Amino acid sequence: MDTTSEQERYQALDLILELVVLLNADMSRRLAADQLTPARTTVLWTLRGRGPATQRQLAEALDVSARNITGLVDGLAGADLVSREPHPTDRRATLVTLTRRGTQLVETLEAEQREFASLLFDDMPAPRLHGIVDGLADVVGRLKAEGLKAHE
Amino acid sequence: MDTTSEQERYQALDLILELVVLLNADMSRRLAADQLTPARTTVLWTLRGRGPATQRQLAEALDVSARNITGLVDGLAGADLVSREPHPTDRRATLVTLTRRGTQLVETLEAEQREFASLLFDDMPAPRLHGIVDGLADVVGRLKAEGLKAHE
DNA sequence: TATTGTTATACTCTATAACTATA
DNA sequence: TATAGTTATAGAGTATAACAATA
Repeated sequence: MDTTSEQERYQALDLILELVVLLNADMSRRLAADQLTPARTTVLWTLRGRGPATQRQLAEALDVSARNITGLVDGLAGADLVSREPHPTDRRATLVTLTRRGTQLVETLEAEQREFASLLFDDMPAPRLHGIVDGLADVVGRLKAEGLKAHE
Repeated sequence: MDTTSEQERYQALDLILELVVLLNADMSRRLAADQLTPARTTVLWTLRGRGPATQRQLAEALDVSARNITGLVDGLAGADLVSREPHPTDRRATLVTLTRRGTQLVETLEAEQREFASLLFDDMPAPRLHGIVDGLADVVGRLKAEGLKAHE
């Protein structure tokens, strides 16, 4: 049998949407324990990936307004997770930088994410894991192609 | 080769998280075109699934405060998508009910979701789709088991 | 007394527009 | 003149606490 049924396709999307809901709930719960929100965590994650950034660069990276970044950085700075450093050549700009506490927290989050991956997949048979990785990579590719079309 | 590597497990989780981001963006964009938000849409979806409900029941279904439901129903009623009907036996309660417009909108959304499933999966080889469905069902099961543990 | 929903209050995330300081 | 970030303002989603009407 090499054809997919409408029902099967709908079931696949349903599973994905259910997964979205469950993961959002799970992540929000974990983050709240560290007094973090998803939006602020995204800022920390971005800084970890690319190093210090101007607020303008963060706004573009998160696809969010400059005003919004001001608020997110205010919150993170208030928790001593990032600091606003002067930009070396442009006195209008600030370089948002992870503090030591921020760096430590991000490293903890990353470790927890690896633990979480272990929890979900550790005793999963290899063929099944391969099925997920191959299939989802395909779906993500299709979604991105769609997204590009939608932006035209 | 029948063992999974740490790297492969981390990659699987990464793909899932990327999917979450992409789907959230995609859905929000589609809903915004109909002047809808994710939270309000969840109310509509719940009413479609189980028929008229009291606000208290909606609060439990969405796992959200009663106050929050008041606001969501206010917004939906303002758009003529739901109405507050008197409860037949309890004069304290209201029965939130889909209007004709609300019913039509939910049906449209469901049709669009089916189209979306086609778009993602139509020309995907059957084994790959099976891999996704089996793998994700497994992951969802593990997540739910975790969630239950976390609530203890 | 307990429950349903609302008002009061507050915080986060989000947006646009006007403004300041610099380029 | 254009750009970086802030202040002003507004709306959605979320919460807790106090309150009114009803059970």
